[in-house]
Parts: sequence; structure tokens; C-alpha cells
Amino acid sequence: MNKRATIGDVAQLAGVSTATVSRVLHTPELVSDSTRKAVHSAINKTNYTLNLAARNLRQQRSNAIVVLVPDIGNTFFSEILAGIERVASSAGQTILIGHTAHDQLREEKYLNNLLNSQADGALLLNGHLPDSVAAKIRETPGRRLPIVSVSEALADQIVPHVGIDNAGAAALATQYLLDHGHRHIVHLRGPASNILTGQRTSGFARTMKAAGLQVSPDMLLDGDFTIESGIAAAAVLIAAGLMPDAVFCANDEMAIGLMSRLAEHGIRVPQDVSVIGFDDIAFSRTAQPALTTIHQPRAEIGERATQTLLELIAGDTDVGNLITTLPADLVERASVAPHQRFTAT
Amino acid sequence: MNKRATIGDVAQLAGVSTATVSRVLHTPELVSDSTRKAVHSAINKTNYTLNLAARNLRQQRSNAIVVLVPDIGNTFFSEILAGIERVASSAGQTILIGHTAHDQLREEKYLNNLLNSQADGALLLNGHLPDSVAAKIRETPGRRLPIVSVSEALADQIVPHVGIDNAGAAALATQYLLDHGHRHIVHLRGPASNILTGQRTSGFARTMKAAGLQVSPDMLLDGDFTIESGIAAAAVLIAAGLMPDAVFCANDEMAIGLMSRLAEHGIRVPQDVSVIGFDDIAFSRTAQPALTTIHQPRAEIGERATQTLLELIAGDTDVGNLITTLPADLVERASVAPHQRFTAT
DNA sequence: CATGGCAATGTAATGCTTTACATTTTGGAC
DNA sequence: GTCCAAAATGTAAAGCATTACATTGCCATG
Repeated sequence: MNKRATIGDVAQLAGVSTATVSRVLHTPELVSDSTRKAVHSAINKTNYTLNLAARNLRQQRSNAIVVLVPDIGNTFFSEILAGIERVASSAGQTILIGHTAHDQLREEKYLNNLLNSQADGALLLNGHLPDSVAAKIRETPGRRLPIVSVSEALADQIVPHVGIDNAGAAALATQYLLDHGHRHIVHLRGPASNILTGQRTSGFARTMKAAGLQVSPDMLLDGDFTIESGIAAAAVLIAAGLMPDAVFCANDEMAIGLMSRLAEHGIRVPQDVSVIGFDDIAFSRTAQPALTTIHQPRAEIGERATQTLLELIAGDTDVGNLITTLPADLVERASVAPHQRFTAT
Repeated sequence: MNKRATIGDVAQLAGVSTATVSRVLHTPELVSDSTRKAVHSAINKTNYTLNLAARNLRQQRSNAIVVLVPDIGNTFFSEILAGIERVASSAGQTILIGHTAHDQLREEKYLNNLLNSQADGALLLNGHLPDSVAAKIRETPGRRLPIVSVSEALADQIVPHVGIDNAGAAALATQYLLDHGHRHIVHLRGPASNILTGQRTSGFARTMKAAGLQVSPDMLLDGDFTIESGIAAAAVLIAAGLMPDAVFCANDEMAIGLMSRLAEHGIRVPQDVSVIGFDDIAFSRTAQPALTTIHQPRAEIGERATQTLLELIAGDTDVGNLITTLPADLVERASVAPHQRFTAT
């Protein structure tokens, strides 16, 4: 079992210098036909493969970007990733996904890849920047780290961001329920630790208030973006014995969990209670009833974020702390119906 | 904007040699207290971070493993990933996810990371090994590449594998339908290109035959593991005008899509037709009705695969072309009911 | 035939860290 | 105070590819 061939082995076998081998690989037009053939044959004979660690060390870049995803299992992220990949790969960048599972240690670990020249840039889908990295950014304002936050903004937005207007979209959903005559509306929120939770809640509260409705504490339910927390929320509602007119869920997973539990108890959506979600994941279409929800332009979010990151890496434009806000809209399906007071006339 | 600090800068500032700085970082017990403090303070002052490219080059390994996933959006993979991460991170390995999207070019690109010492090993969830890599493995039987296939076997199994007995699990599902009195059973398959399709189909066909039932071509429907193909399959069934007793779907996504389309047409599951899925993804529990399906021990699959890979990397055991088969079982929910001929007595 | 210019190739420095081996320092025993 | 072992630290090579700069060889022009 012999060691891996190096560029030197290839050069020796082909009877040329290492520089020539390197040129065959990267700028073949500078090499004569005969030499090129000889080198290629030597490469085949030796089973040579480039050592990327050596190249990255020498070139001071890796042509890779790391994407931090809080929850791989959440289908919401996959279309964003598709957008990211489209742009990244056409720019010759490899994308590496780091699953953080909301774990600060992992976030740091993956970001160290960036700081340690394993990656040229980072895309944050997790809504959180570890303190150590944030401190580094503040300490060295000149040397901007190529990081862009996506979808979930940071508490302290010190890097560019691409996402939607969450408060506005939540307002849109709430207004839609109001327009259908619902008054007693409950909002099933995400975890308090998530920045989106505050944004969506404020959009909800603001719209309710504008309609002259008070948001009392019992109109806010706490979830954590999982199906299970949607199921649990339904249980709370059922136990309380008073079904609201409608429930605005901060994401589709929770809405789907909620509806499944309601169905088990014979509570019909939308006849007995209307439900609206957020995100428009694939399964919202197949839910029973099909879920009315807020659609985010996920592919475009991923694309724009990656473009911004690439500019940051190239360093040719000063994107500053650019905030890109893309439009979100409402898709009407079957989980919201007009309130009885509209139909019972 | 100054360049990044190197270990040399730290050494100079601390008044020691680079070797000592390196020791402070990796084997601090070999360094005296005072020196250690001085070095740490120099590290802070200079904002030093290790250059991983240089370390990887020197150490000839990266402490990273790359996981090839065909479809990030498929929730089936996330729990496998969780298992992988658990084992990998306790072994100090970083895991990097490469999304291949069934694209051979991407598969090669990510595997080149492995061959090029950007990663120490690879876990294949995509059921496919690019020809170039396969050729390399065959050419150099001595130098075994640290690769393990997971869940989806390779057409030509030249690396260790961890998964379930797919034909057996499909037989289990089919037998369950037979036991409930169903005779006219349709199997909605995955794409022909996928190795699982053949395995599951053969388990289905074998069990039908054992029950004295012929599997005619019209009892096999083609899908591609997506929700949409499940919806399309339902449309085919509806258009044909003859609803079978039951449908065995090769994965849950298709079963869910199928059921949603059936519901739109007023066809009730399980009263009018029974449906059984495969994989037991999270949304199978919230489907209406809750989906009866085959459960795979995903976390364990991920764990075992990673253990095997780590052994391969360490090279201390000869795992050979070990095939690890884990048990799959059936979870009864509400989408399968006894055939009328049982209940109508 | 001499010269300039270009194409093709070579030389050697560079990127940063780890680590085997060498050297110095420290502390204790006598 | 001497000596030795152990602890602490230093020196320098190695890991592999890229690339600025230097060199060689050739052709065409005058």
C-alpha cells in the first residue's frame, strides 16, 4: 500500500517540473500538446489526485461556503438550500451544510471552519451568531467577515441579512382572519428564544389592536415550531373548553399538528375553527383540509443571500449591513372559512 | 487591515517558539504555567485562529466526514443524520452534508473532497457511487477508501453497508394487508433508478405470489418518492374507475400525497381503500387518517454506519464489505382497515 | 546572421502548522 | 557545589501545491 501520489511524483514520471503539471491542471492552454499528453498519462498512471489542503493553504481560500442550518428535518429550509446551491455552484463554490441543532457549541465549531480558512464564507439560517464570533466582528470592523444571515435575523444585526418582513406577513395573515369575520383569534407562537417569534407576534398584536381588539395573554400560546408543540397546543385549547374563532400558527408544522389533534376530537377545520399557517411547506398542501398559509419566496431568499455573500467574499462591493426584504404573500386553501356570523345570515 | 495572525506572530509576541505555541494548543500539560499564560495572552492580543488548511496538510487528515444526501428536503434523512452526528461528534469529527440532488456531478464533487483530503471519510445516503470513484476502489484493493453506504445500497456493493432488509419489510407490509383480507393490492413504487425500488417491489411480489395472487402490470404504479407523484398516482387510480382494496406505497410522502387526492374525490381511507406507507416520517402521524407504515430505526442506522466508517478510517479493524441489517417493523395507525368481506358478515 | 519577442518550461519561495529530535533549564539528591 | 533525570523549550524538516520570476529555445524580421 503506497502513499498517495503528489504533484512531484507526476512531474517526475512525466519528466517535467511540478510547475508544468500544475499548469496542465489549471491553465492547460499554456502547455504544449505533447507535454500535456505526457502529464495526463502520468496522472493516470499514478492515480494522482490534488491535495486540497495544500492548495487551500497556498491559495488562502477554499472555494467552499458553509451553511448553518438549525434543523435539517424542517422542510422549510430545503428550498432555501436549493436556491443557495444554484447560485453557489454556478460560482464554482462547494456548499457544506452544518447542522447546528440550535446548539451554540456546534455553531461555533462550524464557524471556526470559516475563520480557519476551511470555508470562504458562511450563511446563517439559524438566527444566531455565537458571541465569540460577534466579538471578533466588532473588534475588527475593517476586516469584515463574509457572513450573511438568512431568513432569521440576528438579535444584533451586524452582518447583511436577507429575508421577509415577518411582522408584515403576520399582519397579513391576521388581517385575513379578521376579514373573514373572526374576532377571537389565538396566536400559536414559536419559541421565545427565536427572533421570528417576536416579529410575528408583534405583527399579530398590531393588527388586532388596529381592529380594536385586545390581545389578552390567553390568546397567545407557546410552541416551538415542531409538530408536537402544535398537537400540545390543540390539547390546551380543547382542555380550556372554549374554541376560538381562528388560530394563527407561526409555522406550518405546528398548524398541521394542531389540526390533526383537533380532528381526533371531532373538531372540524374550518367549520368549527379556522387555521392559518406560515411558511407554505410541501405538506401544507396535503393536509386535511389543505392549509391556508403565508408563502415565503424561499428559493429567491437563498439566491439573494448567496449573491450577497459572494460579493462580500469577492470584496469588490461594500454591501455594508444591507438588509434585503423580499415579499411574502398569502396562499388561500381550505383551512379558513368565513365566520358563522357571516354565513348564518 | 492587517493579515491574519499566524502561529509565528503569536510566538514572537509571547517570546517563545512556534513549537511551544502549538503545544499550548494541543498538549498544554507539557508547557509551564507561566509560558502558557503568556501564550494565551498573545493569542488574544493577536486574534489568532488556527489555519486548518495548514494543519490538515501537515497531519494528513481533516477530522471531517462528508455525508452525501440525495434530497435534503426529504424528512426521512434527518433522523439518520441525527444518529450520524451523535456518533461523529463524540469522536471529534465534524460532519459536512453534501446535497447531491441525485446529480452525479455533485456526487463526484463532494467525494473529491474525500479523495483530496478535505474529509477523512464519506457516508453515502444516495445509493450511488460515481464510476470514477468505484473504479478507483477496484484498482487499489489494498488501499480501502473509507466509504460506507447507508440505507440505500449500491448496485455494486463494494463498500460496507448499513440498512434494513427492504424486501423483508415490504413483505411485512404486504402480508399485513393480506391479513386484513385485501386481495386487490396495488404497489406504488419508487423510481426505477433507485435500488430500493427493486428490493421493495420484489418483497411485495413474492408475498403476493405466496398468497396465490398474481401481480399483473396494472397493479404496479410508478412514482418517484415525492408527494406530487403520490397525487398523480391517485389520479391514475381514480381515472381507471376501479379502486383497489389497498395501496402499498414505497414511501410515506407518496402515501400522503395519494391520500390527499383521494380525499378530494370523496374516497375514504380506510373505508373505501386501505393505504400503507414506508419510512414512518413525522408527518405520517398527523396525516388524515394517521398513516400505517413501516418504521425504520433511522437513528440507529446512522449510528451504526458512522461507527463502521470510523473503524474504516482508523484502519484498525478490517470491516471488509460488512453488511449490517437492522430490523424494521410495522406501526399500526388508522389507514388500514379490515376488508368489507371481513366486517360485512 | 543578429536580435527581439514569444511560447514553453523550470526554479524556488511561499503558505502555516506539526513534530521528531536536539538543546537548555530546573530541581533534587548526594 | 556537582551531577543527573526530568521538564521545558527550541530548531528545523516535512506536508503539497501554486506562482512570481527566470531561463531556454524557437521563429521571424530586418
